[in-house]
Amino acid sequence: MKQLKFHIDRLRSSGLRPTKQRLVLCQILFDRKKTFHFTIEKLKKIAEKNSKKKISLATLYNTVHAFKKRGYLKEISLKGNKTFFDTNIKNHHHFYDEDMSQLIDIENKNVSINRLPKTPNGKKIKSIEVLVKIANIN
Amino acid sequence: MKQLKFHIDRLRSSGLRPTKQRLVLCQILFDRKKTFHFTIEKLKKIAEKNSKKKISLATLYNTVHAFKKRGYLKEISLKGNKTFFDTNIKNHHHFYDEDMSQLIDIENKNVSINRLPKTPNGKKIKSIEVLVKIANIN
DNA sequence: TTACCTGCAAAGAGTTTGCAGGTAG
DNA sequence: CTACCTGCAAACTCTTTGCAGGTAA
Repeated sequence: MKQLKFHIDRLRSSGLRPTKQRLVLCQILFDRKKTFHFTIEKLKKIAEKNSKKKISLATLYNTVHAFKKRGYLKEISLKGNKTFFDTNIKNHHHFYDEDMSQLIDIENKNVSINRLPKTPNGKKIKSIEVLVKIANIN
Repeated sequence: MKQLKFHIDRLRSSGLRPTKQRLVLCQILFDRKKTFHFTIEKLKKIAEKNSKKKISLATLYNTVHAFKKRGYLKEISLKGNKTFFDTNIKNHHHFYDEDMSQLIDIENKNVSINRLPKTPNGKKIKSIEVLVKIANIN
């Protein structure tokens, strides 16, 4: 469990104390090789299954929001009422599979945008996000 | 008011009867040259101001959803709790001004994407949406 | 007349917040 | 000990739905 130190650092640098509940969340979010796309509801289910204990919404929301603010998580622009988060904080894009309601990462280097209109006066570009919606061939 | 016929056609082809309330909404949505980006709340305020009468949420939601289903409106993929709609139903993209919380259309022809990864097996592309987030230069 | 529509209000779904007991430092 | 955290539940926001009286065809 050599990742523990990193989890504690992430929590502290986000202004949070390391607690049992938050370390469970850190394991789910950051002890993985591949990107993880989730909603609060999904994260709650996984955390409760892994730890066999209840975890409160207050803890989930305060932890996830602090990580987002600190830059350890990204919020994804998707229509719908639920908020989606992404553990991949690099600039990147997504396929959204409408049949599976599932996101798939696209690396930044695999998309090239050659032309964009002039940015409005006095404004600068903060990010460019491409969402490619896909569905089953019928 | 030669647009009236078109409004009635739009309503009928969406499976809706033309009523006073819905014609007020049609005027707001379709009697305009430029794209209109809105939330239900914003549309409600404009409709009540224009007609000087209350309009119920039931009417707003059933009308907007029928138009969306029929293809007269598009829903926009944006993070956040409110649902945004767009009267521009052509394929196109957006600037999102983070300081103004405002969307600006980008015509499809003004964006060129030269490379995309292979679409996953058995899937086809339904749409490609580019969201360019902008903010004030400080 | 019949089927649909409207306004109202209640119910749902997701998120946020206040509080009292508990824990990290 | 103090400040912060947790779980619970209440409150909030946005959206959806049920209902009774009203309207289009």
